[in-house]
Amino acid sequence: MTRSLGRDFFARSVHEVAPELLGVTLLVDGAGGPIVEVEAYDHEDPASHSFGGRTERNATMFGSPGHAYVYRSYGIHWCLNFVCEPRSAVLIRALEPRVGLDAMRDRRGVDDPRLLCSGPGRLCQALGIARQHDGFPLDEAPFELLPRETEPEIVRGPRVGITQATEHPWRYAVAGSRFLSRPVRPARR
DNA sequence: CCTACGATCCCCT
DNA sequence: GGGGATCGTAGGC
Repeated sequence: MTRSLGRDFFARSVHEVAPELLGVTLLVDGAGGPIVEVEAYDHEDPASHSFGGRTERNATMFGSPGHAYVYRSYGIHWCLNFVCEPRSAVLIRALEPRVGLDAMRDRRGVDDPRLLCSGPGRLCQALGIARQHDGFPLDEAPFELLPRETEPEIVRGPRVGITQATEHPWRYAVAGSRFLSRPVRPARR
């Protein structure tokens, strides 16, 4: 049997964990695929939900590493994070749909595989993630996190949709993936 | 290709 | 009472 990534993997700096999550296969009730896009939100980050201190909504970010932090976005969507060191988390923005395509298509109401999990809200809808998963341990059902077999080529750039701390290149993606929420702007040099 | 905007909930000040 | 770590659609170029 394959073992899911556990607490030890996540009990580190979010800046180490985030790029290492690319290529890791995320399954929820057997549906999902390899993660292709994430963003890091650290413990002193004005863009992080934990920045203003502990509240009802963000309580999971102040708890143990290796748990899911799920929150409501714009009143409509859900977004999934993996908690790392306390007050930090990785936002899961996109994965490549490989397993359970029919279930994902049913929940999303679209057929195009490129529109199933390409964005944090779409990904949660496709995998059936909502409020009840907040605080759940990532190494227990319905979650499975399967270690990657090879290290993908990684690109990085500014995070999406934030207004604070926009200067940090803390968005990570698999180079050349067709399943990103949007292209990563090529880095300046 | 791009930009603009409405939907709709709930947390937080 | 304000404002999102978004998405889908509409319309312009």
